[in-house]
Amino acid sequence: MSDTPDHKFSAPEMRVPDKPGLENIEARWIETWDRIGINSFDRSAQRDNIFSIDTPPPSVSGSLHMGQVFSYTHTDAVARFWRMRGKSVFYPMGWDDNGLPTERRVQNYFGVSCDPTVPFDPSFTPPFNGDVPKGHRNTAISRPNFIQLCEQLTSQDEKIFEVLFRRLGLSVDWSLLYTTIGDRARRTSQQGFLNNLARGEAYPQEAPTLWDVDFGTAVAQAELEDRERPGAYHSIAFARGDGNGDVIIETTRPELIAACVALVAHPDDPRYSSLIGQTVRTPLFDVEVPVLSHQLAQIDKGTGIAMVCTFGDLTDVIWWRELNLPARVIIGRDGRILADAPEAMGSASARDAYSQIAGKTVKQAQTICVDMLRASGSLRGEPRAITHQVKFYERGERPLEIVSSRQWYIRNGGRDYALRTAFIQRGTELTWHPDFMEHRYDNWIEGLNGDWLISRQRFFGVPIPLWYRIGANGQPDYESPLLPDSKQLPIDPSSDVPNGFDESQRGRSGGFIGDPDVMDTWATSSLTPQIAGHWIDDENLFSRVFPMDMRPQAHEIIRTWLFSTVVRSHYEHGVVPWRNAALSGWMLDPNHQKMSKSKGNIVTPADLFDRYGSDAVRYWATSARPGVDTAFSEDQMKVGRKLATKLLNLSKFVIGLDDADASAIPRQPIDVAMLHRLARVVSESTQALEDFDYARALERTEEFFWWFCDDYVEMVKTRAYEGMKDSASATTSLHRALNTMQRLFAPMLPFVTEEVWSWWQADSIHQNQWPSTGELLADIAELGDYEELLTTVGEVLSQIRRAKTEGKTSQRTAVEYLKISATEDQLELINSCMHDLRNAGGLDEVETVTHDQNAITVQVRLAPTSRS
RNA sequence: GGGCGCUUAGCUCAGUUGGUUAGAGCAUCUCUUUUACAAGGAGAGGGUCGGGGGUUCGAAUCCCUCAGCGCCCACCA
Repeated sequence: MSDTPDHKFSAPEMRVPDKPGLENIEARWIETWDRIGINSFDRSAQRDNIFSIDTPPPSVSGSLHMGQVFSYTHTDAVARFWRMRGKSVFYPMGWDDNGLPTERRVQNYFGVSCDPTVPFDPSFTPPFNGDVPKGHRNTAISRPNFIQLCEQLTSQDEKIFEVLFRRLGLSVDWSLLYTTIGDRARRTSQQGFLNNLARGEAYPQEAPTLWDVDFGTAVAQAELEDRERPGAYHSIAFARGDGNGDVIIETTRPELIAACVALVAHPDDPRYSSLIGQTVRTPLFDVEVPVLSHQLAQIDKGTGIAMVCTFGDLTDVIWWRELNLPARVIIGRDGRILADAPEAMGSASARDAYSQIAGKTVKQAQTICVDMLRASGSLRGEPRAITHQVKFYERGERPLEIVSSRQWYIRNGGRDYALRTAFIQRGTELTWHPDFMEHRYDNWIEGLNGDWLISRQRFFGVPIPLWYRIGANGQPDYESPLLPDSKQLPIDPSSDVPNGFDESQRGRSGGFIGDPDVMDTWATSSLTPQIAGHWIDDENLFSRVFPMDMRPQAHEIIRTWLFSTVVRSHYEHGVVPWRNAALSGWMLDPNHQKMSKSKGNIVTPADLFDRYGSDAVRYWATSARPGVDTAFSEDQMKVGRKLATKLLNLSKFVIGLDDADASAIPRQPIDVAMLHRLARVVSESTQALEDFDYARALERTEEFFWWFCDDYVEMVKTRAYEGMKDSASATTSLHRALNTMQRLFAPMLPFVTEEVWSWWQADSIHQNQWPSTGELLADIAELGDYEELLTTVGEVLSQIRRAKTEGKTSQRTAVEYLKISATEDQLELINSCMHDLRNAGGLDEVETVTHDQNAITVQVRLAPTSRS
């Protein structure tokens, strides 16, 4: 320690305060850590001496919430552990400001909206600054200008996040900060896409896709969620083409009859076998459609025969594709019924019926159709109300529709069995914490029903970096896109110009046009290891940190963030992007509900830091087992604060003892046994942390700590005071144990451990070596069964205490006479510690008796107490 | 419908290859304040370990089964 330069760590003068306290210790140590740079990543370190973390970039719209405090603390405990193990820890922070939440905030704050067709204005200033008047119609601005505003606005939030994360004690190297809409992220994202395109892993396709009619964009399977919605079964009669009566189908979407292209029944369903191959005519619209068979038709569902529409749900898409049906689309991208009726509707009455619903929303059209069906007699009985699961975009407000559109995809195994198997195999190359989380990964991949749709018809985000030639016919040539050079990235095809063209040719015949779409936010987030590790611009650094050691994240985004990162890394580097995936649980409110603003059960982190201290909040977070959903608990923070206070007081006591002979060797059995027990704790804690189980490490250390305070210290403190011949054994053992315990607690309680460390050591505890059993036990003798010794002596002490409590007297009361009955072996152990036992119990005369029973019995005669 | 997790004291939870009498914290009650700590300390009460069956000398722990809660996924005419 003496070789640490003084200028690096200027702890307050090494002394123990008279009245130690936890007030304001955070600010002092945050300042010191910053100054001496204890969290700085050492770029010269070799890969095997680096621990790298693919930190989840929090979305910075809004404020830090306790769920983030919860999970980020877990990662930090692991980071601090590895730093003490001598690793150079690559622990970056990123801000996720590329996405809808940021886009919305910028629109509302500045009164602007992004329009890629507007030219970039270098001298642009926003019309408003958070004071947008009601009724203002947003000013359309270019995408580069919009991105500037995003960066400007989010930087304010990011500052607040940084302050809170520092207060929490995250040992992030802030010089490694990135943002997901920043230049480097856009470059990485676009280069990654171009590489996927060059290798054939990304491809465009015109196909039916799930579509959010409010956002006006396609969405990916991973962004769907089911919601309970009221609906109704409608029994509807289709006239048979041969004139032999009706076929009754059941549907929840009668408004789609105009989009009906077939009926389908199961091939083994005898009720319809004679009908297969025949035709029927749709009610109202009088279109002739075939009756076909397909395995996916369910015999026991409805009437067993289903109406196929283009497109009502994903099964319709399968039928449409596999049965080679025509497309008869009636829903537009705005969620309204198209103005023009499908060509198949020939009759005037059909066209008239269609004109009733044209331009209406889906909901309005349904009401109208049901009325018309009822009037025409095609509706059999009344609609029967049900509730059913309907697919929504997770951020959307109306059910998804399916529209046909041209989109970009990345192959993820959803349409390729071999590839799917390869990705499941990649999952086995990761070590999962907890291990059962791997099932969710496998489960997701096995359920994929298509490739990953990455294009979005939005205006803000990382643009698809392509242009298309416009032919003489005025149509874009999508077959051979114009690519940018890697050096040009990031580009925005809406304002940048492809090589060999100039801006005047934009949108003209013989000229070019930019791809209008942006990429899904996950298409960029799936490259966080590459972004954080500077894949695009610092090959040397990237080779030192990638594949990363750890990906911490929440379990509900295994299907999105985790899986998509594996996909990109598989393609780009042929490896899994990390060695370990650490999945954190959710923080629940005290009633085990998911916390949410609408329930009003949100507590702000800053308030808790003020009331309990950062270490106490961290104690709550790190006492939750990895991956387990955990209730928010201020009680647990109180316990954490108690622990921190106790550590202050114990440290004050132990450091304050004379330790004249620093080279003294622990010799007394109780001292040696205590150190052996502690060595076991070191061993278990180390193992636990290597396995990402900070909670077990904390629990083991804490359990030992309280035993140490309550029993061991009570027994040896008199001897330590005395200055007798065995005093040195006690003081050196106390020092050694305290030194070790402080370091064991350091990853979870960084502030209080640094505080007490500073009272007697010259450097930062966080730059110290993690304790080892070797250093604890190197110079002390083997001891047979140290646990037997400690429990036996502990039992005697406990019985003496109980006698005093039952005698309703102070623990200080002397014991006139004590008779211990135990086996010969037990008495030998007890006698070896009798000196300490006498001190702790206030014993006078002691008699020992051997017996054969296993149980130790103790008779206690208390000295008379003088009550004044 | 498939998968995963959970179910242990009033509450929140430990209990890691099966092993004395199942533990901790909080809460409750009793006792205890001049030498590290009252934001302390010493103790007490409180549990048929979700139900049933099995394996074993021995099961909270392993197997089977049932139930409840939660999550992920699929289906959803």
